[in-house]
Amino acid sequence: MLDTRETIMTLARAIVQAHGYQGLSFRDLAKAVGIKSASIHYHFPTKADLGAALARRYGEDARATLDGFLAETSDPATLLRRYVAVFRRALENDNRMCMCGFMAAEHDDLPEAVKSEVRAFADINVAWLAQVLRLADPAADPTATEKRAFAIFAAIGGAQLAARSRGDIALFDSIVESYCATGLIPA
Amino acid sequence: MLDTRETIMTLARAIVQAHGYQGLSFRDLAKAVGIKSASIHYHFPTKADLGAALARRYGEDARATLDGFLAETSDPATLLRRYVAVFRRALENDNRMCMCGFMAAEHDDLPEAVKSEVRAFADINVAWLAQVLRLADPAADPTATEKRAFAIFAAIGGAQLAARSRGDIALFDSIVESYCATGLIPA
DNA sequence: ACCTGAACACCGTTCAAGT
DNA sequence: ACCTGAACACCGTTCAAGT
Repeated sequence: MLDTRETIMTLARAIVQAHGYQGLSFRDLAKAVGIKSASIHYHFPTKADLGAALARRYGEDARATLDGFLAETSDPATLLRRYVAVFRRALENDNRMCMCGFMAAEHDDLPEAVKSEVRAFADINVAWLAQVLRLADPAADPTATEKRAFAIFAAIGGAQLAARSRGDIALFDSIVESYCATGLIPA
Repeated sequence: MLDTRETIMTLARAIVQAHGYQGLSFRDLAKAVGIKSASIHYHFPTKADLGAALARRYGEDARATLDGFLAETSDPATLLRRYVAVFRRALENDNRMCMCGFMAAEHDDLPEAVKSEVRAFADINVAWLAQVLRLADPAADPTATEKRAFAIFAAIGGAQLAARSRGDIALFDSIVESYCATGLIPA
């Protein structure tokens, strides 16, 4: 038996991962929750409040998941494989995509509070990737490592977007294989 | 003095590159054109018709641009630099992005006729990139070359998305530099 | 051939009213 | 504390009516 507020957030996340922030309708969301659309506003006064809460929680969950990986192993290749698997899982879940990736496209129509959480999500990912890259090559230049981490983050997001547009998970795998083969993602 | 239909398409393209297909409003578009929203429907009966026309034209224009590059040089490094510059130009234009990249995210809410044009746009890009990769390495396995072309297309789209989310063109340049340094994009 | 105003069911938001 | 119905200005779409 979940809190109404938690139910709203869980269902809203799934909607945004499929339809974006612009595609999130309070009426549809309310229907899914089983209350009226005006009641959503009791828990989240505006759509901006809901969007910011969703993006913040998304980042917190990502951080927990990624730190969980680091607690289990310090083998860079394993860690990167698990990282890629997280993005694959979104596609497996009815061809959904990273919520903040979708929001990145919607940047111009995002309230400022949502924009800053989307930025924070990217920061969490890049910081974790940089940490893993340092495990693989501790002697590397820190600035170059950070750049490389951002490149991996961006490339995996692009692979997810390309695969989503065709509804083809095999394409995601194929693109990631190329990233590994060319050396963007270290094996 | 442009055709009304052409004016609609030009202004609509700029809107979709900034706000997506979902963010394209007939009322806003009509205001920009200088007619009433009901009049847009005379030229494009439904939003799906307009969206499909936009995506098709976008692909035709891309093909013309890319073939123009090939007519001027057959140096792979130069061609790839020009290809990257096309995506950079969208960001330079008020932080806009590739129209079909945005539409890829909106996949679930796209009419079928628009979806197929988005797919066709990707095909045009991948075919051109594969052609350039063959210039660089004619002996390479054709299947691997095609995979590599798709990886480059996806990665550049991801770089554009990441840079857009921060409104930071320097980040786009930095990510592309990493793609070149790691060997994903051949120099 | 091209445009318009008015209507329809939708959207986020507000608010007075319920329990 | 939590929910609701009704209203507001918005959305794409339709259509009869204008020129």
